[in-house]
Amino acid sequence: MNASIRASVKLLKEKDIRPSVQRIRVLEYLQNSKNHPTVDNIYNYLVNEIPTLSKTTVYNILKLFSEKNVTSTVRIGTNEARYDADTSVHGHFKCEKCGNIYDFNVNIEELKLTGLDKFKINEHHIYLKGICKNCKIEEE
Amino acid sequence: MNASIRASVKLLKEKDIRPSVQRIRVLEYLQNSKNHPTVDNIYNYLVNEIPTLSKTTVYNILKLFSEKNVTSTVRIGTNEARYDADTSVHGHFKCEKCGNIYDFNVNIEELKLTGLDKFKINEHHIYLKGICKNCKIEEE
DNA sequence: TTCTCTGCAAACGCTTTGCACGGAT
DNA sequence: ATCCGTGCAAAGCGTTTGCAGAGAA
Repeated sequence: MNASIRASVKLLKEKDIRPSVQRIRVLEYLQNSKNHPTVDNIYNYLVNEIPTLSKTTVYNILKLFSEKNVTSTVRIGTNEARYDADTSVHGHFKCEKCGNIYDFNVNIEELKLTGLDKFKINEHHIYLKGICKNCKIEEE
Repeated sequence: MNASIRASVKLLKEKDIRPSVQRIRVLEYLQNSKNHPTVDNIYNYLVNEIPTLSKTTVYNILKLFSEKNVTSTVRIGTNEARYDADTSVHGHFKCEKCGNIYDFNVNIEELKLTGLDKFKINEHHIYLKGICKNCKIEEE
């Protein structure tokens, strides 16, 4: 546990972000999560550790993290934003039945971008919706 | 112009949607737009033709169109939803400078979906952000 | 001291809901 | 007469903004 805190502090310093308690905890939580938490998820979990925490602070931190490329934002459909400590290019699959979100690799090179010659691409957002393997088996 | 109305009516009937004036106009407007209008765009344009139109009706119609696969919804970032009469799989590029949205073709077969074996995919959402060709030239 | 961070309260913007009127069948 | 579509008003919900007090440098 201390190791993960230390890793978070180190990453924050590398990105020129002062490691406040709130920032460390948010980052640590994201790094240990596999399920792309929402602001609510983050807030509800951390308010136990930091009783004075406010949602505004979580929003402030996540905005800062996005700007500094510490985390990425995942938006699937109408619903609220989700956050991901993995900033590499990858896709997300949301199961319409169980609601789980799965990561998958994307070979960006093979994504033929016909019509985008000489465009400068800063962000890739790729997500799919459907029924995951497990839910499909249940249906049969 | 009449031809495009007739085409809209025909499509609605094929999809088992009763062709009310509002529905015809919304569909027709989407089919003639190349820029993925928002609810506001649609409303502001059509309220000239249909002075009693309300935004709720536009929302109702677009929801129905989505369910019946007449149109698709494009969400880029935090902002409001955009609507597209093209329901085939394709990607969107949003220029962070001029705000324009460009379509591009996606070769879904070549998108390697490592980790999604036996998943049933219903929807593809692919969008990129960056600087478009024209804005890039201006910067130089 | 000065600058930054936090967090309350209020505002905001897009979207949804409840409901009643009116038109179509 | 019944059903469906429309549209007003209000609520809902995630997010942002203004600001003041607390804390770090």
